[in-house]
Amino acid sequence: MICMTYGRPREFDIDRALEAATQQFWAVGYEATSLQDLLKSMSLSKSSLYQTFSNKHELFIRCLEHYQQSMVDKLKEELENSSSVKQFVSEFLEEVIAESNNRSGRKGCFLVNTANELSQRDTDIGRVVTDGTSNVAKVFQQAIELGITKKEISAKPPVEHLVGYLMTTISGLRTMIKAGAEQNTLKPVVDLIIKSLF
Amino acid sequence: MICMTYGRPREFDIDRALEAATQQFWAVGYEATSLQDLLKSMSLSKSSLYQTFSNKHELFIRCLEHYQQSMVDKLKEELENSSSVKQFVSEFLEEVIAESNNRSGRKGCFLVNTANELSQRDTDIGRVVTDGTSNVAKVFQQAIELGITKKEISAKPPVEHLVGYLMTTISGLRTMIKAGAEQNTLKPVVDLIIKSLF
DNA sequence: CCATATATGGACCAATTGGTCCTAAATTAT
DNA sequence: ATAATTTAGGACCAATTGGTCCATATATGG
Repeated sequence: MICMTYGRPREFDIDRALEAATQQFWAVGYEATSLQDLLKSMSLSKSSLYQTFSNKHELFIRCLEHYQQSMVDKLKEELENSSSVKQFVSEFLEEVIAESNNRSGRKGCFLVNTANELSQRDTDIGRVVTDGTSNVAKVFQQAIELGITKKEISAKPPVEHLVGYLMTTISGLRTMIKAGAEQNTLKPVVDLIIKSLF
Repeated sequence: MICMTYGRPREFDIDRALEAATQQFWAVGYEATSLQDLLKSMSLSKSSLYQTFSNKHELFIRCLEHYQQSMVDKLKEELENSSSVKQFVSEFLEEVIAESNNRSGRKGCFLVNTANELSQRDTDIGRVVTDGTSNVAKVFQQAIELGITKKEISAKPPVEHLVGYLMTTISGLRTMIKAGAEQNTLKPVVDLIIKSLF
């Protein structure tokens, strides 16, 4: 199935399909995404989906892992390309709250959404979420450590505390957006967060 | 139906039923709660439920409003009974993260959960959530204003900003808990939040 | 006692759920 | 060409979904 010499070649691109599924799950969540929705957005037949991804649950986990990986990659890249740690963090937070302008849906962070929807009920998914947030946290830990060595951060508190604080405020901003908060409410909050860190 | 002189008297307590439904919705969310679950936890027959609460959606909204109201009431009471604003906020935050010890499920805040699950898809529910969070915010606004007049808060930033900040961090703590964070991670975060406010 | 009005239980329903399976088409190695 | 192998389409399925409806039980007011 995975490696073969014979047989009819697959007519669709696995990564594309996975991306489409991710968008779907991300937009409305696991339960609210029906198989029909998936088939439509992935442009797949039911048998192709099941043959390639086993079932809805497995597919979801693969989407989540894929999302997490690309998020971490993107963050690392942005960290490298930014001139200062403060700029990196600021720009990220601004990016987060920029979504409140997105008139066509506030999707939030796929990891955070999943934490809220499923982490408590589904241990497998819970583990992926925990791992995922841990990986994201590692990037911020790098960033903050860098900020300390570059003396951007006054920082008496231990690094891990600051990382926890940052992760918490990010999650908070995301749920505020989902709850309907607007950018003029959130911008000052971002400023306060930045001020408390640098 | 609501007010009657004739007819067989209702055999169940509406408030009790509502409370049971709230617990159910709160624990696993709207979609994941089936009608069967509700009937079981409310100990009602299907016809009683539909006659009294119209349908699942209406019932959910009533639960949400009921929850929000009692939360605000409780907060106001705690604010009045606390000796200082700092104590009030600290104790509330401690209470929030104390849930991470709850081995039997981390329910989080019903309002926050609903914001994450439904606010974007269901405008009616979205409005209840927005109103609800606004009411909660008002209590914290009272608290912070009191803190300023009592000179507990140094507070250069406008009150609304501080309120937004507090609401954000609370939501953040709650999702961190759902994502699997433990108390020893969260306690230092709470300390940082308190420090940045007082 | 009777008419009125509500409560309750459960039969029933159409629609949808995730998932299986069979058939036919397509492609490659021999 | 043919055997091997995998694709894709869709018929099919049991279970569950939220919701309706009706018959029966139980109360009140006159």
